[in-house]
Amino acid sequence: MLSKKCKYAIHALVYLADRYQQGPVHIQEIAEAQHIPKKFLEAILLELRNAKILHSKKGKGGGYYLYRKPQEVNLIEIIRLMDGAIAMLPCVSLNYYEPCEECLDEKTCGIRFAFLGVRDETLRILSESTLDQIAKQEKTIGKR
Amino acid sequence: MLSKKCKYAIHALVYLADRYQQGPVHIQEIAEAQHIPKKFLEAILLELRNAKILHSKKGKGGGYYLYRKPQEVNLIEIIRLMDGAIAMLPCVSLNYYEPCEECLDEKTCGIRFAFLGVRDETLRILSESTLDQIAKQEKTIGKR
DNA sequence: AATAATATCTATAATATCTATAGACTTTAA
DNA sequence: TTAAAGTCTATAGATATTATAGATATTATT
Repeated sequence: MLSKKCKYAIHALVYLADRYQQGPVHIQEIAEAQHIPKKFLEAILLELRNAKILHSKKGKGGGYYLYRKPQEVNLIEIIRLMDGAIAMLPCVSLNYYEPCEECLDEKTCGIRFAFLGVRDETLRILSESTLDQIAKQEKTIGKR
Repeated sequence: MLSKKCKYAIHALVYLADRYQQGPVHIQEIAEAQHIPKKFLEAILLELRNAKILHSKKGKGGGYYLYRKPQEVNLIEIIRLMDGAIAMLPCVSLNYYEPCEECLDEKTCGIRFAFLGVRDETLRILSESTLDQIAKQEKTIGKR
């Protein structure tokens, strides 16, 4: 399961994708609109800023805004940043690989294969899911 | 990521699948062979027994053994039992559904779709992965 | 009947992680 | 100069995970 932190991040980013190129949005507004504890959101946005997904402007009239185009930020990147590995086993993770402590021998471990498949499919699906695509989807559904 | 508990469960079950219909295997042996803390393993096996995946025989000469055929126990069932939901979001889970607290309105939430896809693919792949299949795979690899 | 080997049950300790909050500080526009 | 923002450091509280201890019940064997 995704952590709350990660879900908050996704919601905040989709919110900012909706306001792309409309100037900085301040934390308070995002927090209220998305029902996210403000102080928690602060830490999250800061992390997204350090990862060059967001930019910020300090001082009066300041706030956060997307650094990249909404179609260039996908769920994979957000999840990795907030929660770490996508894979269900460390020995099968691309970005957070670690040998499985529980595995006696990775080479002959029959468990990994299924999880390799899951990882690949997950990457495929979530990397196609961008902020742009999510935001558009919400608008389409809203109209039905 | 799967919990250690879940990984221990999978390893123990694959071990028992290898010994299918060869009489009870005692906890101590599984713990040593798979490097699992014995007391922790006790709790895990008990849970698997309550879920009718394992059976046990008490007293001298007792131990644990598979209750069902190795081809009738898949990874989905084990993961659900040990770690809960397969899905990455509660609002997209079949067995552990809960409305997303973070979602303002599930009907118009554009985030769910991608995770629905991930859930379906994960279920598909992991339900095809049975103890029998894993054990066979290990033997095949071992021979190479 | 006694003994030893085993699973079962209850409790709890030790860690780790997640979620949330407080408060002082810095920057900027007006 | 002031008010409105983000930034930084610290920490509290809650929850979940991992591991262990010890007493009890059951069974095969002698």
